[in-house]
Amino acid sequence: MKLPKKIITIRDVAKAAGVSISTVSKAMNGNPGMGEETRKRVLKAAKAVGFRRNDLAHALHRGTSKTVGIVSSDNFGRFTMPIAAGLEMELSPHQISVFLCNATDDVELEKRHIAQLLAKRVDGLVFTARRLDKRHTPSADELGIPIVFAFSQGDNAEVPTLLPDDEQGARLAVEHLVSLGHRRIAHITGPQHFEAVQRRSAGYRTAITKGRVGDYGQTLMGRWSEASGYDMARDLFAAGRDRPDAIFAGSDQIARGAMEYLREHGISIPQDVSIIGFDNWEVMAEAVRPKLTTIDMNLNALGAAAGNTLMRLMKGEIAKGIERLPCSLIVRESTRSRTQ
Amino acid sequence: MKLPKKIITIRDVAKAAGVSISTVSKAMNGNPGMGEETRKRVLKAAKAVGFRRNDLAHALHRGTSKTVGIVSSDNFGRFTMPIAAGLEMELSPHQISVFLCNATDDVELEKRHIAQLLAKRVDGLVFTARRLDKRHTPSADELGIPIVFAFSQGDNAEVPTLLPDDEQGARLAVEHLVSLGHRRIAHITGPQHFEAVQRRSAGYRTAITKGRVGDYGQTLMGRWSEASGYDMARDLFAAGRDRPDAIFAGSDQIARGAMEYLREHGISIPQDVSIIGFDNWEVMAEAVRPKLTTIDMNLNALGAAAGNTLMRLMKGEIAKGIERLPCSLIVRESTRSRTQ
DNA sequence: CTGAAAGCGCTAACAA
DNA sequence: TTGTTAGCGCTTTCAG
Repeated sequence: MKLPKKIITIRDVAKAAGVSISTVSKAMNGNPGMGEETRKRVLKAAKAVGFRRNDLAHALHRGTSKTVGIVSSDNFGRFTMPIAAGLEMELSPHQISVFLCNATDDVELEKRHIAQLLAKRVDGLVFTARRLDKRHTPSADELGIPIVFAFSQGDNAEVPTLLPDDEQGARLAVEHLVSLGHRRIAHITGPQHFEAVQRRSAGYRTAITKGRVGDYGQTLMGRWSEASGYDMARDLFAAGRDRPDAIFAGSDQIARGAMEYLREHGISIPQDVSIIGFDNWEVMAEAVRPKLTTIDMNLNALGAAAGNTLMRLMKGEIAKGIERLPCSLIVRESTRSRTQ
Repeated sequence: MKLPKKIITIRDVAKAAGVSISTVSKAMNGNPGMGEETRKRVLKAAKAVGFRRNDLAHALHRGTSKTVGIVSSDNFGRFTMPIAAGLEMELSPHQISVFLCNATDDVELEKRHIAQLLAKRVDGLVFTARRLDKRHTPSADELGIPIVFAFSQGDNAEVPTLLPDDEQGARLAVEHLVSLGHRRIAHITGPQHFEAVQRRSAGYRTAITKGRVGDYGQTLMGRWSEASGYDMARDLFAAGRDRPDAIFAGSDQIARGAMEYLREHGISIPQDVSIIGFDNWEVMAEAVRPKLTTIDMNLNALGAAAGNTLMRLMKGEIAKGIERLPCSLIVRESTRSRTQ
């Protein structure tokens, strides 16, 4: 049973259709300048014998393999997934496939992986979800193929980079809160050294100002964890005065931690205080009660955009620099119009 | 700046080393029967001119592309990623790369994707995380290349299939509880029609029996959600009598829901009741307080095993049927020896 | 409009 | 031990 299935070549089609090899090739590629009838016949013959072009041979000749690689360094975690899926979704209609490539923070390993992809003649590379430690990333020139960054940055400002618009997302969150009538909006978030933290914080401040919500404003920075969210909520409320009437959390996890604190202390959501998260990590946001209103970074779209940019690059168009993609607001149950 | 980087062929190396093309080829492939000195020279020349073999040409000739595809239908969700990562980790040392391929439950799309992979001449395919609706999956014979299932099953019992050993995992959980001195262990889990639910439930019963823990035993089936876990915990405890002293939950989410109920009702974990989950979804298990003891399905290892099986298949060895890989116990803080 | 022939970059007999 | 040659399956001038 292990007989290697006979592989059908263009030659077989030619024989079946009674034409030459080159004619078949033309027919397959929709090449103009040939009898409509012949083409039909060839196509039918091809179908009949079950021909499927060998992309390897095709690529060898054309010099383009219709494949790209996505290299991540976080073991394909929560953020990489939707990006990879979006990338694949964008590219696959164009017959281009994506190679998975994970280099767990090991620079040497990453180099080897990239070499492997290069040997496979990928037409492009997207780097994603890498630590922000600015490790050196080979440039498109060194590599000889276009590259793009998605959801992470390299040390080279020239390379096209797709990032979520954290600031806009934060504004969205706060504007939502403001529109609901909240006036004392606090912000609890992750560690300061994250660029996302800074941008979201900036967006928060902008929206507070623009909303003419007075001068109340507090940004607490902690860690990206529920425990930290809990602690920050304590800091916010334990004082007893100057309490917020709404919280904008820098992540859904932080929001969840805060919600826990509030519940433990008899502060009800959204009656007493509204809370909004960031990430729209569905399994988290849908699981809490009340369900969490939050900001979605549209990572799927970001992956797709990366694919799109890569394709443009591959066509020879130029693109460079950072592009920020809008976040969206997902309203659930944890925010409500301020009563009274 | 967009000049297509000159591509270095074996020819260039030959010229540089002053030997023939075939000699270079031999040298590169570690082919025996050639002067050690010549080989050195060739290798050095290759490095010098920056040669990297074109795997496409190589594959075209050899008939094997050193690539495999992984096709999932769940948009690369939480379970797929560790599997994909494990697969890649296992394969990449052998120079084989993995194509990502997502077919969101659309059968036609899936067909097209597979055709695309076939055209790229992948050497094998792994199917993962597909709905259990037994949709037809093409056989290895139809495809002409080996396939394996990982974390999901096809409609063909012959194809090699890697699954976590749910039953053993459940036993592990219950044995842990028993060894801690618990005697009234309840099981709350997902919908009955999941095979995993049935197997875990069976493992639960076996362990209860083996543990000589008396005839206490309750299995409640609900949904895979926190809300459902909460409800089932209520059903368990609201009765007022016949309460369990430990809970084995079918998923970490369910466990978390149950913990919520217990906490709300002043039942403390692990002092009053121990609770153990299933999945070791770290971000979930580590986030709750107390941190959740749980069962890990070792999905990474499962992905690696799938890669291994595939490689054996590709070598012509035969393998078939279901193989179940052991789960492991991750002890955290939600289980404790029964005091008294 | 169709076919013959020359490769894409590499490997594997076969000669030398 | 090394070089020559004939392809892998496909595309693309260039003649016919």
